[in-house]
Amino acid sequence: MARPRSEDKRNAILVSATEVVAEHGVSAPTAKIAKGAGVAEGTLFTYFSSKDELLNQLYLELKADLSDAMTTGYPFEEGLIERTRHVWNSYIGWGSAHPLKHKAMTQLSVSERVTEKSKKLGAEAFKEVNQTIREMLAGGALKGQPPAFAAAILVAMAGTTMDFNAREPGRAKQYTKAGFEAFWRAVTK
Amino acid sequence: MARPRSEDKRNAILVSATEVVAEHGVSAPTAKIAKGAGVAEGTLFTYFSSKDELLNQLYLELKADLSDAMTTGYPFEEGLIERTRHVWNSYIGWGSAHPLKHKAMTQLSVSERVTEKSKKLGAEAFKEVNQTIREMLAGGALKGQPPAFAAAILVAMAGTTMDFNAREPGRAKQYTKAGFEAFWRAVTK
Amino acid sequence: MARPRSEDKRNAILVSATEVVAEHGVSAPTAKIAKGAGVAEGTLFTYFSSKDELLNQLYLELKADLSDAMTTGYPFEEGLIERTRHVWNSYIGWGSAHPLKHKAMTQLSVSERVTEKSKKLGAEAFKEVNQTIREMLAGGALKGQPPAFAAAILVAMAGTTMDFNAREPGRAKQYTKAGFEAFWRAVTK
Amino acid sequence: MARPRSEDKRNAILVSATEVVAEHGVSAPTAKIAKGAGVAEGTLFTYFSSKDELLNQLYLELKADLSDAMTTGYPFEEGLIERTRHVWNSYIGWGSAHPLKHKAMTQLSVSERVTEKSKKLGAEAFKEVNQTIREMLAGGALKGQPPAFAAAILVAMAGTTMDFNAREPGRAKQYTKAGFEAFWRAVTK
DNA sequence: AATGAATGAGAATTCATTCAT
DNA sequence: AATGAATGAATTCTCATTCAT
Repeated sequence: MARPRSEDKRNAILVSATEVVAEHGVSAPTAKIAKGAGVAEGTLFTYFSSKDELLNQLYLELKADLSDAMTTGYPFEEGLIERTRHVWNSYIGWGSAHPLKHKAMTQLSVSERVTEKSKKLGAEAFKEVNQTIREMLAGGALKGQPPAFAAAILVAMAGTTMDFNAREPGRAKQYTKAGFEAFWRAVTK
Repeated sequence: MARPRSEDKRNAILVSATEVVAEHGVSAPTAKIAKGAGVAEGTLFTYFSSKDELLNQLYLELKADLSDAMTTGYPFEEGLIERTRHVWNSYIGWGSAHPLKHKAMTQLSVSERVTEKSKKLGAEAFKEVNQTIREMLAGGALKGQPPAFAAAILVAMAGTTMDFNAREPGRAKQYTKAGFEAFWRAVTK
Repeated sequence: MARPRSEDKRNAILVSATEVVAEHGVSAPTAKIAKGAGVAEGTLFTYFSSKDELLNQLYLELKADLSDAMTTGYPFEEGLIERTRHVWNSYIGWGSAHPLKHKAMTQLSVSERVTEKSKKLGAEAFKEVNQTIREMLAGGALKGQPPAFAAAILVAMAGTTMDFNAREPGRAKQYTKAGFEAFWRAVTK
Repeated sequence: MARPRSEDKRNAILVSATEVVAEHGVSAPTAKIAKGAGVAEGTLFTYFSSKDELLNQLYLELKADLSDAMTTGYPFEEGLIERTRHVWNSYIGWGSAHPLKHKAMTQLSVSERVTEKSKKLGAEAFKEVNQTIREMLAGGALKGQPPAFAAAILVAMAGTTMDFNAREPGRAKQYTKAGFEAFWRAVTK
């Protein structure tokens, strides 16, 4: 009800939610999330008005986090393939560095509790990437399709690659490389 | 002597479960599932010993259903691209014809309540497909990777395509065609 | 509903009920009892109109069984102490030979589901014993009290003795002997 | 800072549980217990983590209550028979004053849901009494038996006496007196 | 603002009993 | 008569949310 003041606490809740959602999916109990964040059960609701609100905020937070990771070091000046490779590698790198974030995001992405609005908002952070993709689409198999389609293909293929990386860390490098090759061929001439 | 267990009822429960899981994910209430199937709550548990059992059986049933759809009309005698196109089209066709089945399967696939064993069992039905994929891998970007990786890529790309088909039915044909082109390029020389 | 014909089945149900009630108390599930008896769940209800009916019948059956054990070899011709000792020893012997019967009876005895009527009926089988007890009461601490009181004291003391016998079989003989001594002193001059 | 857990509420639950367990045995529904205590169903589980926990705590509480009753006014300075009579009378007095407590304790004592650990803990409160009993055993029929055996005999005989007191309150005094005489003779020289 | 006890509507499951076969 | 599937009320326990402190 009252205005919450501690950004730290908000973050602690989101971090804890990431872990618990990764483990339990969207039925992650708010009590467990609060405990993991070191706050009282009721406190969670001064930072998020409801569990749905928390889930949606978490989704956006994760999307933003991923977007940050992809933007950092983005080689604006280099060629298309270099930029695309950066997108791919930073996405995979993020997922490997933060497997719980990736898992939580996967759970949230298929949940009906994350609204269309959130999904749209979440996608906005990827404008840079979309621009790169738009360039890619000039030729290739997806010519004429909306960039969002190609972006979704990228996310899907990278997600699959991360799953295999997680299952066989020893082959992660190969999967990541082969996955990129496949994606590049898929969407370019 | 007593009333025999009815295959119809079992199916009704699975059909209802498909709908309710598609809508609510794995937290679909058994009460709602039973009601949708037109049986008493207790009856559900004479056909499935627990909710987890039901979820796993549903997963396998959906996988088998999809496998059937993909096997029907499989052009054994034709060339690689024809067979691959059949796999793609029949997968997409299945997903479009049965959006709830596809949605339920997606939910189940990311749930920790579906066991590894079920996932392994479910994959077995796709041997035919895997053989085709193995052939594809001879050259291409995924050369040297396990066929399961390519199969997962296919599922991921087709899933994305179905999502877009569902959102914009008017462009479904284009998405499906472009998606296939992209996949084909991704995995072949 | 219809008249059941097989005495064997009825007995099988009672035997199974003894085991399951010994283990689970009066919340023993009828399904488990039926299974243990090798009959269908519904069959149980053609032999006993309800679970309460079964429980009460079982109580009476066990009382009758114990009464039989106590009557067998009853030394009508011998002195009071001999007859009392026979009662004591045969009771303890029965409990030791059939621990499940004893345990089930204990559970039933404290249950509100066994009616007063059954308890009265069950007591009737012990007329012989009561006669012996009546003799005992002529003098002693319980002079002037109803024989049922002394009988209940006997049952209580013997029950305790059986519990200790069961827990420490190696000392069973001593407990049994000492218990009888105590009882004898308790109720005689 | 939050509302503190209320000892009153905990007691109300235990009092209600006593009543409902006395009536229904260990299958006493938690809903009924909560209602009787004037709290919500869920509240019961903030005071007791499970029904088993509640049952065990109730058992211990009742044992402690009885122990208190027996300790109050214990005539340390008087002779053996006086102290024993005090034990007997205070036990019977407790049972007569609180028939539901006694009934609930009887139910719990035969239930497999009360753990061995609880039984051991419950027995510890009766050290005073056991010391008295140890003295009694010096001679008598139970010489050489463990004091626990004599204590169990006492409980059994007193329990029987309480049952008769409850059934015929008019003769309660006689039963109590005669019962003590019998017990005293049983265990002393 | 923070706490965590209190709430009561579900949740999955069990079970005595009925009834179609 | 025997079977066991079908039933739905009852059971224990969970959980998002509210609210007294």
